[in-house]
Amino acid sequence: MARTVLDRSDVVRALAGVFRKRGFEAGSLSVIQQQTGVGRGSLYHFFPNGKTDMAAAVLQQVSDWFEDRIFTPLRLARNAGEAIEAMSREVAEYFTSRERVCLFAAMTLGEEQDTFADEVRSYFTDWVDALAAALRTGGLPPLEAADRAVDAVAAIQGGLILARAYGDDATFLGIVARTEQRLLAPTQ
Amino acid sequence: MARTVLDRSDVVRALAGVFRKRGFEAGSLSVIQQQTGVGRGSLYHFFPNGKTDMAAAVLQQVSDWFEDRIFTPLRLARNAGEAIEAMSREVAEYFTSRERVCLFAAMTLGEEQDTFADEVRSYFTDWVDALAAALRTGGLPPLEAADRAVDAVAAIQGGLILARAYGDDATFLGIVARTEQRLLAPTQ
DNA sequence: TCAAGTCTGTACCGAACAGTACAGACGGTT
DNA sequence: AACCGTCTGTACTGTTCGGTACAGACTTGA
Repeated sequence: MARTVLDRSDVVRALAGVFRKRGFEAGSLSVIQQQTGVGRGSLYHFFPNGKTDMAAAVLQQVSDWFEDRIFTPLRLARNAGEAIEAMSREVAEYFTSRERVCLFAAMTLGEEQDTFADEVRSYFTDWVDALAAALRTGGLPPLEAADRAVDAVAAIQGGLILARAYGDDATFLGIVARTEQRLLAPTQ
Repeated sequence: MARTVLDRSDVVRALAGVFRKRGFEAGSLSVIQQQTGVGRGSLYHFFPNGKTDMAAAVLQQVSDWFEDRIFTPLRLARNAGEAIEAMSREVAEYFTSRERVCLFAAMTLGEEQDTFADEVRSYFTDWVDALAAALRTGGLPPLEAADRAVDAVAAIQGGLILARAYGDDATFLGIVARTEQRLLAPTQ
């Protein structure tokens, strides 16, 4: 019977796609099965605890990506300006190529809220803290850096909502660009 | 059998609460029934087309509230500064007393995305346009006004995400306050 | 060649789902 | 007091859900 053999990370990637399009609740096993070609058997082989495991794996993968491509570079930045420009570039490309959906933001709604509350909080605090660190490296006083970092992450997340509402990337890209400008602006 | 008699707007209010807490998909009829005390019979009496009607009614009520309390005042403002301060105040109070959830933003996720795409787009464009109008009244050039309006709405919506992620209102209130400052700042 | 372990398709389970049918209860009108 | 339209509780439908069981197919190593 067994035909196509996949490894776990392929399945996680496919799951992420389904969850972005349909949401965690509505991403039913039948939909996953027909959308990804991965059967029930394989799914429960890779994720013995079912949908909770699947959600956890997807979030972990997203978290790893951001840690690697966004947070760590920001923390280790020697040139704050370049690091922030890089963040804008990476974030814009990441979300425009992924249905304009941040799965961690989606996790702040509905019932699943409680299940992954810690992971969600960590994702956002890590982002804000890493960005604030880069801003301090760039010479901003700590409180100003913290405020700007929070505002920037909020602007990006809100930009994703507007992008989905408008069905267009331009608004989101404009928001990201202006957010970058505000981050790089000198203290007044 | 009939015991408690409710009118439609009571039911809509109760529905909004359930949808904010659980989401549209997960807000099942059984949950609605036991959470609101409204039985299946009444529900399908008020909303013959089931959950779609319920969602539409809830969104309409939210839309009416914003039109009345936020959009119209912004459009008719003679003193832009006061209108924007009023918006901040109203928005902060509205969302902090409603689970920090914007139902229109929630509608940009999952399957329901398509069903109410027009209503969602209108909500956000109305908000952005009304705010931009107030900013023009305050003396900002049209393009600058438009950019600031988009950025402000995005910041507020992103602020709600952070508020839910952190489980605290302070971050959201800080974002709203700084957003107001940026809206009121003179052109540079 | 063959045994062990890994992976996959399918049939199945009870539970929960949205929606329907309908009888009975209530409030207003006459 | 009788009536009618509005409202409500309950029993029921077919469907879909997440999850389980398990046999068969494939890979691997000896």
